[in-house]
Amino acid sequence: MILEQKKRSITIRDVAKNAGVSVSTVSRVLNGKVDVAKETKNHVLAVIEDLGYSTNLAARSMRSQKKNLIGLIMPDIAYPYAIEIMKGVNQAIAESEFDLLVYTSGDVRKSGHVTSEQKYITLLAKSISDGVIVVAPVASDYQIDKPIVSIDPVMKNPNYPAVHATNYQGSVEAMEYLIGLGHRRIGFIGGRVELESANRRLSGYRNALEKAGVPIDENLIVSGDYTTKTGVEGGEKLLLLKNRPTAIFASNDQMAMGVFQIAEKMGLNIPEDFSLIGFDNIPESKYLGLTTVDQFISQMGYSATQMLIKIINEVPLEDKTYRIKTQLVIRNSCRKHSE
Amino acid sequence: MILEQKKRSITIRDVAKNAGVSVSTVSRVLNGKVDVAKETKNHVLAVIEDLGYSTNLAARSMRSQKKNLIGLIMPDIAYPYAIEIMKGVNQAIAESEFDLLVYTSGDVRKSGHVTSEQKYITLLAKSISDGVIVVAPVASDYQIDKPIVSIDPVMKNPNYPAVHATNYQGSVEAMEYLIGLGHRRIGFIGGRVELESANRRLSGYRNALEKAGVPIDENLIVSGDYTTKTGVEGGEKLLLLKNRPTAIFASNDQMAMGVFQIAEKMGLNIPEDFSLIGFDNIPESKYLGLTTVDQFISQMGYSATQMLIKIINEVPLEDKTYRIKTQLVIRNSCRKHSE
DNA sequence: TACAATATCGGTAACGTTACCGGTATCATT
DNA sequence: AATGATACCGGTAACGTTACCGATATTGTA
Repeated sequence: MILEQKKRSITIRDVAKNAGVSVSTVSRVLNGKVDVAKETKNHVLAVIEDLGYSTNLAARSMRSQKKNLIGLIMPDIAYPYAIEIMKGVNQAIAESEFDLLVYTSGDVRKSGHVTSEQKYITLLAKSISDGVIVVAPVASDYQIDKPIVSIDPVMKNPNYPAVHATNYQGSVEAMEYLIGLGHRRIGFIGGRVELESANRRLSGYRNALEKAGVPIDENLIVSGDYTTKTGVEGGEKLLLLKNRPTAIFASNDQMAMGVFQIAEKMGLNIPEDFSLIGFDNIPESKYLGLTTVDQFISQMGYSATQMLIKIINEVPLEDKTYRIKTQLVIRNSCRKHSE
Repeated sequence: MILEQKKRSITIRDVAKNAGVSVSTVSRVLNGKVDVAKETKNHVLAVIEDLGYSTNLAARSMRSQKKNLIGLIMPDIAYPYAIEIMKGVNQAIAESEFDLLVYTSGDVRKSGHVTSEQKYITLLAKSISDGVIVVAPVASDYQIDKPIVSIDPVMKNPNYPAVHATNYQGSVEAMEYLIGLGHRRIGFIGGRVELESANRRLSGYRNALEKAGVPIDENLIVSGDYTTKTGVEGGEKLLLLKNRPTAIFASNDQMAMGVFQIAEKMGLNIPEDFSLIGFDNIPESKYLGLTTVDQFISQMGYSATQMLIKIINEVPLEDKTYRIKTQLVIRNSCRKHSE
């Protein structure tokens, strides 16, 4: 009852016929080519407007090279990190001649493993866009002929241009802050191990302790995967230790939120009972008063997009990886520890 | 330097050649058609895997009808409301056989007016998807042959299936709550006038006052457009009134956030100096302790998607519009007003 | 005036895929 | 053994667009 008007949609041929010119001419008008008389151009434009014609993306993509479209591929779009990335990408897109196509299969189960990711990337890249941005990709090699820029990539991927934060440095800063406050027993909740970011942050944790002459207690290091759920679990594990840590460093804010939750459930107050620090500085952290390391997520999206656009337009890149400097944001989830 | 391998990408023809079958057969395998022998199917599949082939979306879209792709069109993706919608859509997509393509031009200047919106909708719809969801659309008529579902549509659009909240009812509830607390001078900050939601909420405001026997002071009604900025402006205007309102009803949470900002700047406390109520219940509101009307935004996205899928699959709809019941969420931005 | 240069256009061949139709084999049935 | 049904496959024609080349009209130049 909705699909009653099954009529063929208006094509470039209809426009041509109505305007009394050839399809080629209409195509030239559409693509802003120079060799078309001003009058014909205007006339064709008028007919286009009149008929309500709009070009078929698929057909155009198939035939021509430049598509003016950038693809953004994310496993999931419904968590703060992803959203921040999108904001940045969005802004860069707004300033450019490109449009954005965000592609997701909506579920990690559908897209979280290598083959699906591959599928979507090749799909988008081959078909329809000039290049793609991949967020926290799992695979390390894609056999496609379009430019790819990755954000927060896996460890073993030095091939593709990428943007990431100074994860190690940021982690060290966070630790030095906690150590400076007098903490010695500091718990650590790790992130997705296959990602470079997770490893760098862990290294920062270890090295900072070492540098301060604090022996590392492996019981204080628990694993997570950057989700709230594992934050809850990791937090619980740490807080249930007989010799409870006086501070917890959650390697991203999402997991820190999980720690907040479990702390409340256990009747513990932050920062009275223990200090908590995160990583990312997602918007929620502000409201929670979480001290964290800002990695300027949206700027990562912004820079990645700019990088990709440069590659597409074949302007040379100074560097294949773009590093964003992190910054410690002190709120009120940490306090001095004496004794 | 990145694009060195300009080699033509692998097509269905290559697969056919390598597998020693015809293109038709490969196509059938690709589309899971029945009339192909199990052995050939497996063989072709192996070759596909081997060659790293993936189907060209554009070409497929051009030729076939079903694309298993749903388009979501938003003027901007970087504000909480949009994000919530996406979460809901995302979930429905995850449960379906469809994939999601979010389309945005990243900037209201690029896409906020009718013609651009038209352009994108037709582009997406005609080209590549089975149907589209449009959020807070400006136009009221699109001449395309694909199903459209709109969320929070314009007033004068009874043609397309749509989902929206019980805006009027929600607004009345909010007002009755304030009135019940003893407020009589209640300021109102309106939303985008072309949208049905904005008008409904205003009606609720007026009627609730009327019903309570409170004469309406037009000075207490200021306009906005659902953005934080206009929340600040509207809030300032109201708070600067010689006879300041004792409560403000911002017709969405984003504007309420603006009121928070201006209040802080003016040195006024909420709810000590005046009460504030919003509409939407975006995640931020929780952290701000904002009392508001929950319109279950993500569920709107979810329902719209389900509706669209039904239409695509030609299962009949009970109703062309789906209404989501709002619910008052009491936090601590309102307090009793006596005297 | 004659010729070259330029501006403007049209025709045709792709792009990679699927729909459609028809053609073989193979098998069961009588 | 002949016939019909069925399973499987291949060839061809589109889908709507742009790239490419060549054709014509117009203008400029000597």
